[in-house]
Amino acid sequence: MAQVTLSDVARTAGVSLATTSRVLNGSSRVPGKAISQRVMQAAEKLGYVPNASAQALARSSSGLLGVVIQDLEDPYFSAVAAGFQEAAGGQGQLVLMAQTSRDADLTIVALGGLNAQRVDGVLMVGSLDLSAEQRAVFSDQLARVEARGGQVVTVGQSYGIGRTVYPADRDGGRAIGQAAIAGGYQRFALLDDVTRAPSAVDRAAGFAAAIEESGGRIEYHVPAPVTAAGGRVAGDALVRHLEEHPGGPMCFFAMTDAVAVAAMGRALHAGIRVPDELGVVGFDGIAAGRDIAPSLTTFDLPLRDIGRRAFELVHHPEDADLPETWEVHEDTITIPGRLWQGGSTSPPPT
Amino acid sequence: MAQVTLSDVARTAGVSLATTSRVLNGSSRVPGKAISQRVMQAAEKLGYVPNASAQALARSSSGLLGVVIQDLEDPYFSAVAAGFQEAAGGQGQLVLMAQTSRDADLTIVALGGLNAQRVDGVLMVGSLDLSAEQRAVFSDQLARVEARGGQVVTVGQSYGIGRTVYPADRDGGRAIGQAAIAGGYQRFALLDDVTRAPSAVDRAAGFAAAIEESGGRIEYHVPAPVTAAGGRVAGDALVRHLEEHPGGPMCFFAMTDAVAVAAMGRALHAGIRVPDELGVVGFDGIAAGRDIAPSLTTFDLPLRDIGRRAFELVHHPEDADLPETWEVHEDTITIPGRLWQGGSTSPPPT
DNA sequence: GGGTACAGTTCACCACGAAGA
DNA sequence: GTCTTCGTGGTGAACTGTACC
Repeated sequence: MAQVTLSDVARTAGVSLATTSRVLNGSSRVPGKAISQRVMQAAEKLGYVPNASAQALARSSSGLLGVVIQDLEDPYFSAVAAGFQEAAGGQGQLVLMAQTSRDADLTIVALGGLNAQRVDGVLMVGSLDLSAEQRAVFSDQLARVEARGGQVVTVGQSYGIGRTVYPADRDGGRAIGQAAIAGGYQRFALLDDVTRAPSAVDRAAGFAAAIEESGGRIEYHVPAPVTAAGGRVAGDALVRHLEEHPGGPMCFFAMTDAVAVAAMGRALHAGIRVPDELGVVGFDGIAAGRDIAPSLTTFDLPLRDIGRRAFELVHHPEDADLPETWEVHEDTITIPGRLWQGGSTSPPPT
Repeated sequence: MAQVTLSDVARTAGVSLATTSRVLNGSSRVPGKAISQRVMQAAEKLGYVPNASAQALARSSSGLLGVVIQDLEDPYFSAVAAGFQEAAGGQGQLVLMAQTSRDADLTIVALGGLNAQRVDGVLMVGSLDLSAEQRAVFSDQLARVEARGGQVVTVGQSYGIGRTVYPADRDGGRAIGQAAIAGGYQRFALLDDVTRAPSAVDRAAGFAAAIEESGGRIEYHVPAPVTAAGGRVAGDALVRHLEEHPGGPMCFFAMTDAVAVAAMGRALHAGIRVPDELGVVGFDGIAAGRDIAPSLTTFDLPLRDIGRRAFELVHHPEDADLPETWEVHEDTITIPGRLWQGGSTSPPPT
């Protein structure tokens, strides 16, 4: 059974193509009531569904939005993606989503695909350590979107194109560090992100600054990737480290909640007491961090809301309304977070 | 700057449109070496990117795959989606993803959108309690995909179209129930899914059967939706119930891990000892269930792998290779899981 | 309300010269 | 040497809608 086309409907309704198009696909000109009726009935009867590709070609606009994230299974990305999808679904907007597995080449392929689809806008989430050439290719691909009149929004890293949403990585890292110190910890460990993702680098810098300001020292850099799997590796490494270097409670900054949850789990399973022997702090504020026991001390970001607002920014930037607390400065939007004191670190003295 | 079209490339290279098309978009006929060179150089120089909409129109195939899930933030869906995306990305396939928030009307809109895009296949994940009309509309939308020659795969619920992948819901529920009994529990609670999602109903039925066979009785049906938020509600309700009805350890089957993690968290935070006072069992085998402490007893499903295989099933069903343990019976594929004994329930006596 | 020129590709078909019979 | 076959590249008609006149 061949697809039903607009001309089929036109023929059945006994009117012209033009009129049929006007009736069925919201034109400014709406034909007479009687004719509209007839057309709609014919469409209904035949089961007409407009061909989005043909519409895209004729309108030279695809009506599609693109989202590029690194890993859907990571709660950080899935929360942002869920917010975006939620907002998009409310507007009947379809989303082309690409997962890159933190691989620059896959990202480039994905962006190329989105450009081939002539998406009307792109949201790109996550940061990546890139060579100069890779950065240039990213920028070039994003520039194409913009050249076409599409909106570009990136979260966590800027490519010089469109607007960039920055979680307060550095400040958050600092807040986390101060909380750790307030909790009485004097020994510190930090995830050493082997992939050198820029936002992780910033978080680490903020944390390290806070520690150093207070005269403390990062005793152990735990080499592991910023993923849940990396968190397990880090957790095991921490357990060994604590065994080999006894001497009071240590606080570990895991860089992200996903890492923190996994690392803390390994430590707990190894019999280490949290927060007494090991304090654990994360970053992001994923839902699971609140649900587990002890709950995770973290720097809480409105992840799902970031996704929702990002949709507005991509879809109709002119009347996107952002919370007042989001600092807009030219093409940069800084998102505040707030420290969330959980049970995974000793509380500050009251 | 207008988009570069194939004719621009053709003109620059001094050859015809057809030849250009043959060179740039993998046709069976490959032109001579010299000409190919020239065309590719021209395309490169002009920065040509094929217009996917035009290609879709001409080929009458969009090259797009659709995925419909309920909630990206739920680890069950995000794991399956991640697997699908992972496989798709490896083939350079772009995925249209729609999130329905467990709403039948949104689902219908999403399926309509995917049909308008003329997707080459659809994966639909999750089950929903539907009225007869809604079911009919779902089936109709999926039938259109199939009529077009596209593949339809549904996970967790069948609409009579395409192939359906069933996690072993009933058997899993039974296994979970038996594990609870083996752990020595004699009081049982069960999430009472207010949304009546079919797969939750099956899980509950399996669990209840196991309990009844052993002469036990479900003492408390905790009314809450099958979401993390529902898990928190359920956790609080359980805490109250245990306070009001003391009398030995109780085991709670949460229907999904997402619910279990949240419910267990509330109980632990309320000071209830797990597994001594309250045992908690989930279903699905999400990664977080292993990371938390105590780890979650659950019925482990290969979620990410389900997503990966689903991609094959949707993309090239003829040579999709499925694990031998997956039982294929006509259009139904049953996926075995296995009990994973965690610390959230008392272990069976050795 | 109706004709019709696009939008950017693909594809079936055609013409042409070279090679083999 | 004429006739068929083959490998090439080109022509024009789809494909399905939109929007201008």
